[in-house]
Amino acid sequence: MSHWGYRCLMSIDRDQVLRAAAALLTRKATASMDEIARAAGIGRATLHRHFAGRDALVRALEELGIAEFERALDRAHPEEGDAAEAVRRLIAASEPVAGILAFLFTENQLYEDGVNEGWNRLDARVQALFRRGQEEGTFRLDLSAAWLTEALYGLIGTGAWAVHDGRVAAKDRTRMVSELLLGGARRRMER
Amino acid sequence: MSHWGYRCLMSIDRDQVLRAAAALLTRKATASMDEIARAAGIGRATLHRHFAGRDALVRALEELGIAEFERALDRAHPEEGDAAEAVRRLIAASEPVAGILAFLFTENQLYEDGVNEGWNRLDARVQALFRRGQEEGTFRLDLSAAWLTEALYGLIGTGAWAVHDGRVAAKDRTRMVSELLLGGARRRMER
DNA sequence: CCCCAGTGAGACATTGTCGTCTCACTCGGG
DNA sequence: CCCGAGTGAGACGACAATGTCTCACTGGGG
Repeated sequence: MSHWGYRCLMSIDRDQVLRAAAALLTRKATASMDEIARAAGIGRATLHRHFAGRDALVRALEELGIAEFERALDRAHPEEGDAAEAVRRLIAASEPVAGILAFLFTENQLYEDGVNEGWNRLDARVQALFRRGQEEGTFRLDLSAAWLTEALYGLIGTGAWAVHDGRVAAKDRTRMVSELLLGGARRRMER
Repeated sequence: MSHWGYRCLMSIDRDQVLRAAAALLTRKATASMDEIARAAGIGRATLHRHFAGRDALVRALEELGIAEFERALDRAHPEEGDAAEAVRRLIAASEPVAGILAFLFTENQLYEDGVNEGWNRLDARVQALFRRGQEEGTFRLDLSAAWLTEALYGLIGTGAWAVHDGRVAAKDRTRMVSELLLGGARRRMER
C-alpha cells in the first residue's frame, strides 16, 4: 500500500517538477540545477532525489516531450480525412508541447550520440502523414517527406520562440505555423 | 609599417580562426576553448591572444555572421524584381552562412540581454522585402512580415541541421528551404 | 648571422556547477 | 501524542572550463 501511495505521489510530483523544468529550460536552456529547483519551487536536494542528475532530468524531459507529442499525434488522428487538415490538427494539438519541443529540438543537435528511440517512432508517424498526403495528391512530391517532417519540428520551435520574444501573438501561433507549412508565403490564386 | 603588417596578418589569422570556430560550433555548440583552438589548428594561448575570452569570440562570430548575411543580402538585391525571386536569391546567397546562422539563432534564444544592433538592421531589410512582396500582391497578407522573417531564419537553420544530419542532400537544401517558405507543402493547382 | 615577434605547451589559481552528504524541521497518519 | 517519511538549507569535495602566466622554440626580417 505504502508502495503504491509512494509511487503515485512521486509520479505526480515528478511530473509537476518536470513541467516546471520544461518551462524554464524552454526560456533558458543552460539553467543550472539550482535554478531549475527554484523554478519548480523545491530544494536542489529534492530535485536530485527525483532525478539522479542533470542528464537524467533531460532524458526524463525527453520522455515527457515524446509522450506528449505522441498524445498530440493521437488526438490529431493523422490517418483520417484530408492530409492537410490532419497536419493542421497536429500543429494545433502540439501547441502545449511547443516549448518542450523547441528545447529538445536544439538539444538534439548537440548530442549526436544515441538518439532516443521514441523520436524514430514519432518521425515515422509524421513522415507517414506527409507521405500519405503526397500519395493522395495533396502535398507536393518535390519536397521530401523527411524534409517536411523536419520543417514541421523546426517551424513549431521557431513559432514558440517568436511567441516568446513577442514577435508573434500567442493566438496567431498555430495559424502562422500551419499556414506557412501548408500554404507557403506566396499568394494563392485559386480557392 | 610594422603596424600595418601586424594588423593585416592579424586580420587574416583572426578570420581563419573565426571560420574554423564557426564550423565547429555549428556542429557542437558547447565546444570548449581548447576544442575550438584545436579545430583552428592553434594553441589555446594563441586563441586567447586573438579573443579576450569565450564571450568575445562568440560576439566576434556574431559580427562575422551579421557581416556575411548582410553581404548575402546585398548580393541578392532584395529591392529588385519579383519579391519571391528575391527571397529565393537571398536563401541561395545565404547558403555559406547557414551554419553560422543556425548557431547564432539558437545562441540568441539564450542571451536575452542586449541583442546585437546589427540584427535589427538585417531584420528590417528582410522584413522590408516581405512587406514589399505583400504590397505588390506577391505574398499573403495574413502572415505578418515579422513572422515570415523569423520563419526565414528558422528554416535556414532547420535546413542546415537537416543537411548536417543527412536527412536532406546538400544540393537540395536551397530548393527545399525556399520552396517550402514560398510555396508551402500543398500542391499548387495553377501555374 | 642575430634578434625578436609570435607561437605552442603547459602550470596555476579561479570560478561555477555538480553530486553527495548531513542536519534540523514539518506534517500527516497511526 | 509520537513517529518517521519527506523536505529545505547548506556544507563539502570533485571536476571541468576558464583566464592568466611563464618558458622554450621557431622562423623570417634586418
